Amino acid sequence: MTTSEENYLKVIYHLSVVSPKGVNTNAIAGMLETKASSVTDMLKKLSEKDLVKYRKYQGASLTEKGTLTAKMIVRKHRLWEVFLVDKLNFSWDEVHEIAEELEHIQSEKLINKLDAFLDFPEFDPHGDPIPNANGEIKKVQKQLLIDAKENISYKCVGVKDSSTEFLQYLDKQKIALGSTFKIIEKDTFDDILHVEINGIKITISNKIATNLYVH
Amino acid sequence: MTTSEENYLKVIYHLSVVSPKGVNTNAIAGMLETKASSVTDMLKKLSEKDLVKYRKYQGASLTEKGTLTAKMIVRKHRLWEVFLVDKLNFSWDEVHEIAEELEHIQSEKLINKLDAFLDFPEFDPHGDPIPNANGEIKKVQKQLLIDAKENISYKCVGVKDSSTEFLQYLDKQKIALGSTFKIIEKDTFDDILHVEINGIKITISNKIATNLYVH
DNA sequence: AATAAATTTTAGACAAAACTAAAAATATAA
DNA sequence: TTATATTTTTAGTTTTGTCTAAAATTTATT
Repeated sequence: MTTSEENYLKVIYHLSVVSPKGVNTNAIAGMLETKASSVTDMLKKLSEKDLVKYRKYQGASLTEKGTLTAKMIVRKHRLWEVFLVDKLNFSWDEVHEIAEELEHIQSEKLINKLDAFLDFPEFDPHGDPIPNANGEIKKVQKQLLIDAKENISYKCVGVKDSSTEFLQYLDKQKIALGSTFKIIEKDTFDDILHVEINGIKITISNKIATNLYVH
Repeated sequence: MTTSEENYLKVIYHLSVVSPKGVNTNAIAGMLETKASSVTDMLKKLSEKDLVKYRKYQGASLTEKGTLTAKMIVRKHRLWEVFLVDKLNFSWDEVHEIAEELEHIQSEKLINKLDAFLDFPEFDPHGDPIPNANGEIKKVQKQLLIDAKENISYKCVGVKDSSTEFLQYLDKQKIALGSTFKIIEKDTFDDILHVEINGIKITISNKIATNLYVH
């Protein structure tokens, strides 16, 4: 399995959440910053290997084998992110790129030993669930802050956008996983929310509230 | 810098210890399990990049830039080996292959944080020195057990051969870095040594003794 | 020193993964 | 329901790193 093939599987896996019927060639190309023609070539190849179900012009979806392979890549990515943050003291906005490389290291024994060393974490530093060695993923109830009710206490359990810029903004606002949220008032005209974060009242934009998961 | 380029630099670096005047094309090909013609191609490429000094038919040597690059790859390889053994409880015969992959992860920050996490180790699990962030290598006095004197106490400080088979043999004989050695008698006719390891008398072959460093 | 043997380089080809441009199929709109 | 726009595929090319086979160079031998 090449790094390129793995990257395609991972992207199809992530896009399948919103397009379970079949992921568009262009969507894959966009995520991988490549051209549609390159994607078509690779889909044929992955289809040959029984990792992807592909019918011309109809988009792609993962086979069972492809799904498990993709989950193992996601597992590796997220475990390495935990390692980088918990053990090497990286901040949560720095780890994605490095984990993009580490996720392609090929040793099942390594990843299972890493898992044990990290004490079998269930979530990565951005709140995303880590598949276990069998590919099982712990489902957790969560909703976007924007959809939360007023005057009820929530806890921040994840981010939807995990770009460097967004994560650094959250750091600046002292918002982290585990922070307590309470919506004081939603200003529907202004597209602004008045919230209490860890007991401190601040104002945040709708944009922020649509990218924070709470529970 | 591609993985392939890095592997060539690393091999030239290691071979330069015995052939400082210039490493043979065939020697490089042998180490990388490739063909001489492929090596020639790559030497031209690395020469273009000012990493290798290359004159047709005259072999290759590293430039200053190439040497530093190679040392950083060796640094990464050996630090990851320490991580695998000390933190993930791999045995010393399992780590080389995995480190061959990990050494190509491209982040200086990562490797320096890993170095700190491991408490700035000076030697890898096979007793080989780890270049520091500036490429400086701690020189340590050592000699092969075969060249050691009789009735003097030595400590095992490294292995010359670090193949799985040899390392597993050492495990079976309860020989590890730090073990105490004393040669009782060299049987020159028999090519056998009578030694005391950690206080226990055993007999070992010359082959073993030419692959163990002591001090 | 001439010849044989070994090593190294060149020339040309191939596979993987990307690209461009054109053709084909599908989706959208008048 | 045509016509138009968009998406996807095909065909052919490029780049990287490899290969084989042949030519060139160096080393070894008589």
